[in-house]
Amino acid sequence: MGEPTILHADLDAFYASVEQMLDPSLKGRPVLVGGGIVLAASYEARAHGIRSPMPTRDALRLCSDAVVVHGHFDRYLDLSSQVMAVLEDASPVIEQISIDEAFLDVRGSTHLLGTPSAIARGIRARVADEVGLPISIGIASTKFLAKIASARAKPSGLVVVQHGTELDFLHPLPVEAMWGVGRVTAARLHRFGIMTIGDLAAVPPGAFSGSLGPGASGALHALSWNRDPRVVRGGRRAGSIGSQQALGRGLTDPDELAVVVLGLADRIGRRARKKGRSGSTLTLRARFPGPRLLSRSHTLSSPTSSTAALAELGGALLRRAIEGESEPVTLVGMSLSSLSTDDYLQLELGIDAGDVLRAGSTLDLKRRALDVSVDEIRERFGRDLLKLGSAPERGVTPEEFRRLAEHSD
DNA sequence: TCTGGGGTCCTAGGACCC
DNA sequence: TCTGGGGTCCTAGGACCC
Repeated sequence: MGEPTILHADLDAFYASVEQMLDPSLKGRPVLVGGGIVLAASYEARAHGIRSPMPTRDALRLCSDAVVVHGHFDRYLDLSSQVMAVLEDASPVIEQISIDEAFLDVRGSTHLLGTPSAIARGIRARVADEVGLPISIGIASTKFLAKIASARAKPSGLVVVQHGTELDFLHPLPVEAMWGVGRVTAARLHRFGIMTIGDLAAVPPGAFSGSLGPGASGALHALSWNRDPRVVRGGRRAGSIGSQQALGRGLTDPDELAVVVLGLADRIGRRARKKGRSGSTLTLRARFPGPRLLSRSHTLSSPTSSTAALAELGGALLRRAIEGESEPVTLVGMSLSSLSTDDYLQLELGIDAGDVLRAGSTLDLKRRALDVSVDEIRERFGRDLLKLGSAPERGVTPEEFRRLAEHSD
């Protein structure tokens, strides 16, 4: 049967490790990355009980000689891509799930690169040598178990859960170790005396339908037996683009809030245009003291990435959110979802081009360089061609394109 | 308990269509 | 006109993850 083939690779204390690499004088010292709160703590800092997210003030009380650094976020993104490139050499079936971790299925790579654990050792060595960062890897038969295994491998280790030993590994662990069990769910399970994953496995699947809902109850029970049908999915793209801003003690003035919304619309619009994507649903979230959370959303008839359009819609959602509110807003967030690619715009622009692809990509580069939104282009090129936009994922043949282009005249 | 900013996924009700 | 059931989309809220 051989070894299981699902790998979960997770960089150790990523932000803090990068800071220690960039500034060697920080090596071996407790490092905190963050401002008001700790975004990441080095292992030296964790030894003092410091965890993320914890207010920096409290962290310094636990360890007064910790070094606080503000993040170098551009470098984090850059180094993350370097690590992902190393992972891609090990298998094309790779699913990045955050800036510092990814799943791989190496089933198709073993004939070239050796056993999964040999592949994992190779990855760890390359990431250490070529990027300079420590990474931990878990190997198991499911994504769920590989993720738990990599957590047990930290710092800088490798854990393989061999076939047949899965439940011995899993059942003694606390329910909090499960991916998907947070504070609320753990507290609910504890009330029933469920402390370990083994405890959960011992009760019937629907036992907690009442408190967790039938879906979650059944899913957690299945996971407690390591039944996880999810496969490693390559080529996934983000489903939403969002931004939020905390407002300290809060704002009540609608004009001041409108400025915050404009700032969020600008950030989201820019990022969407840079990625060549547009979205049709905008969701605004507001937080009030308590804390009380509230959301308002609206779906447009066609996707947009225009700052002006997002700001206008965001403003309307904000007005609906604070209608009749007397308390200050302590946080505003907006997120653009139902994303489509802007490929169809490349076609719209390639009006007289025989080679749609080539012309399209040239024009799209121009569009991105100018930071022009989909809507602005739409205005310039008229509405009819936009009918292509109703099927943005579909792609269009040169013949279809020519017909539509003629029709638009 | 709150402190941040970026996400994913699930549920449930209502509208609407066939 | 009412009766039924199934499916999809939209909106709002909540839990969770890094």
